[in-house]
Amino acid sequence: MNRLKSDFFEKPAINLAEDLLGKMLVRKTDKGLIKGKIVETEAYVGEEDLACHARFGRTERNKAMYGKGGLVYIYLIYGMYYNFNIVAGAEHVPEAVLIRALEPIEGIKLARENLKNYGRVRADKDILSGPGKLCAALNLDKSFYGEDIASSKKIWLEDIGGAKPVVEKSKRVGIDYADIYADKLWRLSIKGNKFVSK
DNA sequence: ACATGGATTCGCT
DNA sequence: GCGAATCCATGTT
Repeated sequence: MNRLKSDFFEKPAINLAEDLLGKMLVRKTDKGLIKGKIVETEAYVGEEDLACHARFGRTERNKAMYGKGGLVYIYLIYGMYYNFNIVAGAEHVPEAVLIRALEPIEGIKLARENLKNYGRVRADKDILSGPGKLCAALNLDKSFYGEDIASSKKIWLEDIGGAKPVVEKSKRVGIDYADIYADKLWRLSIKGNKFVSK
């Protein structure tokens, strides 16, 4: 396997968000492996980005974002969903990439089990599409906060090669309050991929 | 301590 | 396309 190491994450969030498209996210649970290809991401770009959780500076909640590239920044939203982010850039630079959707590759049955008490899921394409669902399906929670994805035994990324995907850019979701930053095209997806959310 | 509101999702129209 | 569900962590909204 060709695992991504720390240096891969030491770049601005916008570049990382693009480079992560087409990479394989691997989650090792005690019941087996779940693999999915990243097809949709969003970049959150530091304290001046009014949609970024770092917009009020460093707090207890967002401190992982100030860590080195490759750390996991996970948080609870709407009191019921987790959102999974990978920290980008150098230490002290609060940038991160939200993983919004995966194309299921392996461990689909296991992912469905994890979603059992979640809501109704119909097709395979609905299992990992959407940041909240994706976390539930991969069994990701607060215990992954600050985990280093470059060295963790429970979650990591692999470069599976292949052609560089065609990237589609659009506005980020659910951040209308972010003024001019609400219009930035910092949501990236693989053009035409069925597994992109929404 | 406590009010506030959110990087969502599903189901109904 | 819209509204409700739902509840924890945050704290210049």
